Amino acid sequence: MPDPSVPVQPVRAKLVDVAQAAGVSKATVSKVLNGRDLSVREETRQRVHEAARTLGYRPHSGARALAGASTHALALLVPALANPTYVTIARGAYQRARELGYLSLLAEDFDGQEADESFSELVQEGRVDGLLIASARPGHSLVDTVSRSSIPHVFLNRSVEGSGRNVTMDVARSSVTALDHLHSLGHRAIGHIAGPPGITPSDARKEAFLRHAGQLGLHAALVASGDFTEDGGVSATLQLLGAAKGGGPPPVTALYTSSLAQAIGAMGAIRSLGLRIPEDVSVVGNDDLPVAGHLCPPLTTVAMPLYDLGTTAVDALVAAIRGTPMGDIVVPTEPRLVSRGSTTAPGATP
Amino acid sequence: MPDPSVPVQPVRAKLVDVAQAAGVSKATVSKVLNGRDLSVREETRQRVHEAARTLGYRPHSGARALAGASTHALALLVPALANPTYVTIARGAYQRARELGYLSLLAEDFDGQEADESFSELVQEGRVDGLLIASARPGHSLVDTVSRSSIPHVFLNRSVEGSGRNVTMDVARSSVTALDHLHSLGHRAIGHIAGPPGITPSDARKEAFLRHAGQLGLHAALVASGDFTEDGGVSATLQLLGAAKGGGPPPVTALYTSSLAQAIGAMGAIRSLGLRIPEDVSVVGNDDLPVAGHLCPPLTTVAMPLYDLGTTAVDALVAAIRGTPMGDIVVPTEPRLVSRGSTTAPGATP
DNA sequence: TCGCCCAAGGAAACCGGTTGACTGGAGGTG
DNA sequence: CACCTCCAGTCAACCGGTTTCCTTGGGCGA
Repeated sequence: MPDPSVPVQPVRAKLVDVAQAAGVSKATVSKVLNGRDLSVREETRQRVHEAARTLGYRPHSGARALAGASTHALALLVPALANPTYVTIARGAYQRARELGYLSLLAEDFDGQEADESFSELVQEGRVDGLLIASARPGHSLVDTVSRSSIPHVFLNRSVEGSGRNVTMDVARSSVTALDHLHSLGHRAIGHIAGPPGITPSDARKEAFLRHAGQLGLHAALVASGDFTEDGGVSATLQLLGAAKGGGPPPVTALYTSSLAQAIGAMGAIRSLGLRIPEDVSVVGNDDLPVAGHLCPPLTTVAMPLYDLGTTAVDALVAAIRGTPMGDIVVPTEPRLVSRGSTTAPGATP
Repeated sequence: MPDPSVPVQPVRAKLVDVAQAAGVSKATVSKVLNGRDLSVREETRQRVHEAARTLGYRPHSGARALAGASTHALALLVPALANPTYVTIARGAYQRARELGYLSLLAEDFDGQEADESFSELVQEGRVDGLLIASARPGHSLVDTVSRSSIPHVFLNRSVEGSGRNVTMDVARSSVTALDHLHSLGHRAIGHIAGPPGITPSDARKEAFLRHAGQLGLHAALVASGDFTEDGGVSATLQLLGAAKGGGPPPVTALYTSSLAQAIGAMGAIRSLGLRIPEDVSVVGNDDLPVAGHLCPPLTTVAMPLYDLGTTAVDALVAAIRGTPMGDIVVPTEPRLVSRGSTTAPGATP
């Protein structure tokens, strides 16, 4: 039981309280605190800020939203929270939003209409000022809904062509980085495990892989698709290396995967075929998260600027909310190769 | 460019619009839609619902909150989103909240005061009706703030003694389950890698480990602490197995870790000492997430009801918001052993 | 027939901000 | 000296719901 001598509810200070304390009107306080009106004397401004501070004033978000101002909240929709990649993006977005004075809501797209609906509701209910959409797919009804509405929004990681609202990473570059690494080690037959077809980063990575493989003049450049999960990596790997079952040499000496989870699945599958990593097959994954360094062997990855993607997208969205017209943006941070034990020269001995 | 013949803004229907369409007053609509007033004829009730549906009416959350009603939103504070354990809990909470008509905000505690502040702000700003706190630590200022306030809240996974608001899992049972498994395989010297001291589930798991080890009459039951991360697992493992460096047999033949990440770190560390898994050292981790099955070797784990923890906590919180007094709750789902390749009899040959 | 009560629903006061129209007075101008 | 301008703020209407009383009409008992 709390001490009754202490006020249980420190009675939230309201705008009118601040006004009274500073000896001005509500209107003036509102203007000062929102930095909106320049025709207020410096001294008055000070008094208002002082009063607000000592009273611990916090504007009531509902009242604000109601009065037609902004809610100071954004919403981020990601395809799957189980995927640490999206979580990293979300963390970047969350942090940057905070820095800009926005609250960010995180929602997961459960592949059903549900998330779509609930996401639209956030807007309808006037809970948020803008949307960050990381799960756009062609035909996703949300994309339609949102583009014919006037609510500020940004597509994140997955792009909607012609929207002029895409914030992406240089995924093509990640394929080049991975291929260059493997090529310089001497690999000439390389396989790529792509993500599900139809998803922007997945397709872009695959195309860049094939293009650059051509430029390098590889003997073989095979591709198989799978979900971004461990299981997706397993099945795609078995597809690519299936021929090896007969005991012959694997058709490729290295694999480059589209996600970290796929790489983990791939490593298991490679071993289940009786092959060694990296002596028989080298593996490069995408997205450098802590777990990569603790696998057996430690996984070589291409580190993508996931966190930066989140921050950049929020910057763009907030700019859009404030009225600046935006265009497509590519996060400037370049993919970076993190070399570990899962890659070596083909045919190397342990 | 959107088709101009389609209204760009489908002009949100307001309460008054619904009232007009149904031929009643705002008051009546409000009562009907909130199921609050019984003195409305069934026929009128129908008309109101009908009108609301055809107009696609969505109440403005800000207006609602302002008028003194609830915001229909909860907030969940977790220690680290990078930890998939908490993400799983969050997903459960999110889903259940949705089912109950609540929106749930997810926030990460960055160990600084920041999250604390921003979490309190959520309340001050009238954005949420209740709090789910999964990062309570002794001395955490939020615990203080929140207990002397009158806002409904629940402590989740980590308990605050005497609060009568704790929702936890049977972590003691998880230690027993793991120990029984290892004991039945023949292990008599077992090590435990605990989480950071001072955190409820970490301490509880450790105590239960020592207690049950005593009951089983083990020759050795060693404990080392580390963060819930991979690195935490590495350092704790080196501490426990350090003696093995001399070439002698390891002081324990099995390790039981407090988190999945620790187990991954432990496996790497065991290998770096030149020991084999599971022949030299068996490993059991906590929390069964997809990645566990794809490690090398696949990891035996104790599956904890993380998702259920999230749903149960939301149930409890919503009940509290609605005025039902609550007490401490333990999620009824029992920890379950998932046996994989990382455990075998001690001294087994490959 | 009168009076009373209750069911069904309406009028209006709020909730706490924001915003554009408006005002009192100081200073400049012809 | 009358008039205009501009500065520094104030007034009051609104945003879209919720909730507290209040009205109204009809049924029923005496």
